[in-house]
Amino acid sequence: MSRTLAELDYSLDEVKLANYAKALGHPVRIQIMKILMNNVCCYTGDLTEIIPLAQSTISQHLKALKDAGLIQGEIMPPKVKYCLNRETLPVVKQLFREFLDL
Amino acid sequence: MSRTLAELDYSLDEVKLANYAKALGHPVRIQIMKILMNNVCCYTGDLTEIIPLAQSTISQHLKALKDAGLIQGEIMPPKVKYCLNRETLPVVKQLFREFLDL
DNA sequence: AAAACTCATCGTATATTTGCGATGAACTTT
DNA sequence: AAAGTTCATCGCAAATATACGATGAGTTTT
Repeated sequence: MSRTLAELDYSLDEVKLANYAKALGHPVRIQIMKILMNNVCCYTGDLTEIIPLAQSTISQHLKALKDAGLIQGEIMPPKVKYCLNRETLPVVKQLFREFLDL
Repeated sequence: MSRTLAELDYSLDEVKLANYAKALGHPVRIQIMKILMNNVCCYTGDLTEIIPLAQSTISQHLKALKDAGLIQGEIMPPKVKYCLNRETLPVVKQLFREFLDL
């Protein structure tokens, strides 16, 4: 049952970590994450006032972060409230901590 | 001299962090980094034996990591020895540590 | 000098990312 | 019911990323 590295290709954790890193691989998404880390939550409209990009573009970045599992959105009519994903965040932290030996 | 967030766009650190994250945003590059973190250094040829991709593709990923400042290559004829970039690594760690509050 | 070895780079094809404006869905207010 | 608000999604264009084989540069070995 032993497996060589060559057969492993990449482990699940490597794929997970790469996906999180990829989602963080854009300055706007880093900025959004920072805002959410400070303010706990915010609305899409708050971000469109802060970030000088089209609303549709910001929405796309939010979707990227959400698809990656980093944030979550909650509909609060007429707005949408975004928060950090409290379930996955510990996993994200742990993966980076392990990887970077922090 | 006060600046609003809107004028700031993104800070230098945000761009830096995003660039590092982007470079880590592929499973193969995570794998390469892990290998270098364990073995200290390795040759391109070692990687082509482990990773089931064309040599040119691996060379491209190495270039991406090098351009991002994560690794460095040293010519050791007839091979090229790659190591982690010991100068930037502490910066990388610090940026992630701060960002993720680790 | 020739052959062999290691690796980067080029050219190419395909896929993904990034940005925008326009539109539409869902809800609230008038 | 009509108008307004907030936001996601669509369609598009341009840029970037990913993978490959082929080629070439630089060394070493024969």
